[in-house]
Amino acid sequence: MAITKALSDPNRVRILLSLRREELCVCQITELFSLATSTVSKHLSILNQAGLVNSRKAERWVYYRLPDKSASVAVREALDWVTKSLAKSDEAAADALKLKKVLKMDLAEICRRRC
Amino acid sequence: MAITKALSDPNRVRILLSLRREELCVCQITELFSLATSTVSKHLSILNQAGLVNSRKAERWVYYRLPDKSASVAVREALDWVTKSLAKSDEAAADALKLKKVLKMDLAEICRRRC
DNA sequence: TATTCATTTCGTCGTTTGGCGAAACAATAA
DNA sequence: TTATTGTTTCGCCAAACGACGAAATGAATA
Repeated sequence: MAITKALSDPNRVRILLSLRREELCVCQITELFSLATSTVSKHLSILNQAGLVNSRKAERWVYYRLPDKSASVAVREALDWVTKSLAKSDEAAADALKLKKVLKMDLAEICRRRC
Repeated sequence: MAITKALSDPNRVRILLSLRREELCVCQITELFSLATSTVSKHLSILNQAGLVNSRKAERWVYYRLPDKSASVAVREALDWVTKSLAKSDEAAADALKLKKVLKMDLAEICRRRC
C-alpha cells in the first residue's frame, strides 16, 4: 500500500502535479511550496519508495521526475489517475502559476536565498 | 483529497475489495475483519464521505455497496485502479476466502454472537 | 408506547505523521 | 586536502489517526 499512503498527503500530490511538465530539483520544489528543505526531501523519499518519482544527480543538484514507461502498471495508472482527477483544482492552478516564476529563477540563486 | 485520504488506510482498501461482488452490512464486515463495530462504522463513514461507497437501510441492517455509474469520474477511476492494482495480494485472497464463510452465516446470528 | 437491537457518535489512549532546525553526508570547487 | 554547498538523516514537537468501549441514536417490533 506504499502508493496509496504516498498519495494521502496533499503536499505530495502537489509535488507530483508540479513534475508533470519537467523535472525539478529539491530546492526548486522547496521554493515552490515554501516548505523546509528537510520536509521536501522527506516527501520525495516517500514518493520515491512508492515508485512514483525517479531521481538523478547532476552537477550540484538532485533532480526528481515522474517515472517513465518502465514503471509498474500500478504506478503508471495511479499517476494517470492523479493527473486526470486532481489537476483541475484551484490550488493546482495556483501552483502552476508559481512554478512558472520559479522556473525563471536561477537555480544557484534559489539555493543561496534559502540558506 | 478525500479520495486519496480514504484510500490510505489498508483496512479501508480491504473493505472496498470485499464489496466488489455483493453488498455487505456493517456486522458482516465487522465479522470479516475482526474489528470493533465502531471502528468499521468509522471507516465506512470515511469511505462514504469520499463517495467510494453508498448505503441503504433494509430491515434492521445498513448495507454498504460500491457506487453505481452515477458516481463521479474521479471515484469510478479510483475504484477501477484499486480493484485492478490491489486485488491480487495474498491478503486480498485470504479476505475473499473468509468472506465466503461469512456469507454462509445467518445475519442475525452474526450480530447476536458479536453482542 | 415501550422495547429491542444494529449502527453511529463520543471520549480516550497509544501510534503515526508532517513539520522544523541541527547535524551528517556527499560531491564539487578551491 | 580543505572548504563549500545541496541534500539527506536525525531528533523533537504538535496534530492527526486508528483502535476500542460506552453511551446515544433511531428504526422496527412487541
